Amino acid sequence: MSFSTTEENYIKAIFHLQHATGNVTTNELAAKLHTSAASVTDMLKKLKLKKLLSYERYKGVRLSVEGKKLALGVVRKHRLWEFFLVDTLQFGWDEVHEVAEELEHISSNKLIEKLDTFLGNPKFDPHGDPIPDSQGKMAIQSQINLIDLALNKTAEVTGVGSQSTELLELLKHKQIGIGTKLEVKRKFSFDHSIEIKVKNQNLFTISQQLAQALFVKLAKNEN
Amino acid sequence: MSFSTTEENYIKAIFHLQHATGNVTTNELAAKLHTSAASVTDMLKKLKLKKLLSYERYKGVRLSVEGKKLALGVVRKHRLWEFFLVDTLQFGWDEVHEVAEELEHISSNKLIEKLDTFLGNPKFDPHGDPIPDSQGKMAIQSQINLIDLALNKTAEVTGVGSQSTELLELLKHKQIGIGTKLEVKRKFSFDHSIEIKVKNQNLFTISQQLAQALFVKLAKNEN
DNA sequence: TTTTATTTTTAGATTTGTCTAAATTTAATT
DNA sequence: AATTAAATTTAGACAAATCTAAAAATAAAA
Repeated sequence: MSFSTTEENYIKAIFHLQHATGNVTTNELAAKLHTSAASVTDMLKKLKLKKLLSYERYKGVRLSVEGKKLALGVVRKHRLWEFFLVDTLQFGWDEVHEVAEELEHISSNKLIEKLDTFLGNPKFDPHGDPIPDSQGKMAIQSQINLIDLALNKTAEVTGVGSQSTELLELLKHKQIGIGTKLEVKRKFSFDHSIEIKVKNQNLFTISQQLAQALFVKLAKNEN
Repeated sequence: MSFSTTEENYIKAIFHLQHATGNVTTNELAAKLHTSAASVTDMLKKLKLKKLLSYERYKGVRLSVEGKKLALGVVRKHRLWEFFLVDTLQFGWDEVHEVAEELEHISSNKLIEKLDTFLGNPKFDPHGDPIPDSQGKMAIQSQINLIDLALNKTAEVTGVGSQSTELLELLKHKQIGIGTKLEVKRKFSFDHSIEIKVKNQNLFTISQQLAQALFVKLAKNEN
């Protein structure tokens, strides 16, 4: 079964609003989608018929298993395309969202699997959000993006944004790998580069792109 | 001004049907777009209002300067995406058309310019069709694709399908460049590889992919 | 627990792109 | 030139997604 761009956007919006408990309300959805409550009601009736969600009038809405699967598929596409735009095409990470909103509705599954492979099966997008795999599973985010690490807190590298050979080459050269302990000493707002201290190495700066490709967790005594 | 996917598809279809002289007829368009003649008439009236074409009832249709510009933009996107799918994501060149039909309607201009740069400003798509540049200009195709060169005709390499480092690396290794004279000695239908003879080299075979990335013109006495 | 306010749904219209069937125009034949 | 055939356009309707305004249900306040 296939779905329209509009239907996919509704399902995605519900997914993002559906925090743990409670149903998503009509008004919340209308606000998120910049449309009227009446339009939302109409669409919810339609999506209920397609078994993507459970909905009773005046009671709000909740995704079904099917609906969640569809939502994760769209989120996967969105985040993979964002990664592609930043990593491969050199977009700034702050200018990719709009474009990814369009690209996420391209239907070919083969395309998205080949893109995933080409990118090196990245686990996190350029904003640090986890990318669902083809089964809809996402890495858990106890880790934070190095770019968000506070100054002078010792942290340990726990993951990299992708498996691309280019990234691995650079990490090897900088002598950074999983388990490396480091601290951020300065942040430069001009280009968002950061100065870090790695044990047994002198202070050095790394680019925004590299920092965003690194995920860390705080050392135990730093929390 | 921006246009719907449907509008872009009509303009593109007219562009492809509009061979030199004569106007494109309603029925031709209906056949090409797998729709009814009545629907075509409706849409032509709308596109005329948007000044994308000149149209008089019963007289057929012809793109305006504006319309041609739009068509070339869509064709550019289509062929760049095809190139990307084959060259970067390793799709077979026979399975990319459908996907490119969707991708060509992604609106971001910045995306397409960055994609063009990333791909090395290719001049021809994987089928050998010329890719319009950002001004709408296309390389002239006095050249033909090596894969279409007849047996035992001497020809000279005039262009390559892209500027990608991978292709250039391979060409260097095979000692093939612009100006190289060669003849095709055999064609193998199993994998569409071809056996060629280059001056001062032994016979050797090259893959379909490589042959498709090479454009040649016949030597003067061979025409 | 009534009354009031808020949220949500229904009713009826609108736009885009499509359709079928009937009417009209152009082209082809006798 | 008159008639038949083919191509094209009009008329009227439909599905998807949206809207505004009015009605109904729920939640909050007096």
